[in-house]
Amino acid sequence: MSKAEDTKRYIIEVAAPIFNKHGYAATTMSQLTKATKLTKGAIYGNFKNKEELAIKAFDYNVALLIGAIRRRTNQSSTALERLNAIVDFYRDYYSYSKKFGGCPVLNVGVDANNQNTLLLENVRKTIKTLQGYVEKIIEKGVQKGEFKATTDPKAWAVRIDTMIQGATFITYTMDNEVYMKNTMDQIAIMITNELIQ
Amino acid sequence: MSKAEDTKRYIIEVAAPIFNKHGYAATTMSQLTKATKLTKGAIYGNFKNKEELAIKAFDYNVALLIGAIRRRTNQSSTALERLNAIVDFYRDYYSYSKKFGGCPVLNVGVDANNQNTLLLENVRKTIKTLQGYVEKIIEKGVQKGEFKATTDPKAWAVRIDTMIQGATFITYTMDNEVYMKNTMDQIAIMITNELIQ
DNA sequence: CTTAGAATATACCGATTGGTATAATAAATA
DNA sequence: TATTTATTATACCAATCGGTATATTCTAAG
Repeated sequence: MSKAEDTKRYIIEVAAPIFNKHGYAATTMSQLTKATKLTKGAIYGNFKNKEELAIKAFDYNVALLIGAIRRRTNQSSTALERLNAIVDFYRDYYSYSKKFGGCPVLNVGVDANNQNTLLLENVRKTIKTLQGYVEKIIEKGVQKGEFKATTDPKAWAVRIDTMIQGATFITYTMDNEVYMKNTMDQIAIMITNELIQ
Repeated sequence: MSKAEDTKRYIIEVAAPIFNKHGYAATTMSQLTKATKLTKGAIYGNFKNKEELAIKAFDYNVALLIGAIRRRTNQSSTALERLNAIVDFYRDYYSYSKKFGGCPVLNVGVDANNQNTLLLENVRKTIKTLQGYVEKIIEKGVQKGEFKATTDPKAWAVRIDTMIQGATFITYTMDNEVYMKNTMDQIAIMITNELIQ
């Protein structure tokens, strides 16, 4: 890895939680130079502008998030266990996501709406990826006879994701993890009562 | 009403959707002077700073929202009908809320987090008000024997609100009303299957 | 050890930011 | 109608914005 690639990566790591926490417009280049202890020369030598850096920062956060989810689900084999692994992951999502400045999907999704087309497009892709991941788990569960044959995997994935997003929003806004925990309990009950064969 | 009070109200009306759409930091005073066709003198003569105006604008949006919900629910008498009136209201919430720049609760809730304490406090109050409103409807339904006696009105209110917020977020981010409609269908089914006596 | 090229620091740019002091005007009272 | 007061417009402020041209420093190949 060259010096510049190393610096580039370092800038993204530092910038990611700042962008995520404050949003695109409220994050200034001087905040980033101060936080990275680098100068504008270093930053603009590695990114063509603020927007490109913001996008890279978002992608970095998303990669962390998806990686964590994948690692958790891959420890299980059955569809039910894998689905519950996701629910358990989000049970601790408040403290987990706080480390990188909040939920990137929620924060950037709201922030980029009516503001930044490229960022918004990346958020949409991420939502599709996450919902698609859940969908495939459910699909497999149906195929293997774990879940009811009448199940609509896509609808279920959207349903679960919607509840997760809502819980994330309420939890962050009210600064109270109990909302997240309760919602995850409800999803678990839903799975038990309506999804399992 | 004095001239200033009239102007004050006019500025709030114009500023509200702009703040709601772009967020606090991304909204500039020159956008507001341009939109109102007034000068800084007029705006700063009626509001002590940008923050105060943003708060008044949020309160204005919330008053519109709560007023609309109240009007809808008050057309019904039974708890079930009143609850379904709220669900029906949110069924059309995408087009409704677009008029004033998106969902103020979601937008300002995310925007103000880690940014603006006063705005965040107002969002929290609003969430409590809305959830409290739903809670009381359910409470009445339990008392009148419409809903199961074992119902926890508060938990149910939070549950419904969480799903609404999640649906609002996904709908706006994906720019597709179908998410909202589907979530409202699910809430309606939930009410029928789990809440009704 | 020298030197070319990559990478970072410095100094600066015009534009815009939120905010204010004061001038001009409109409205209300006498 | 004259005059006081409330209200809005104008002109300006220092600070900061994102971004860039250039100087300096560092790194790696010869």
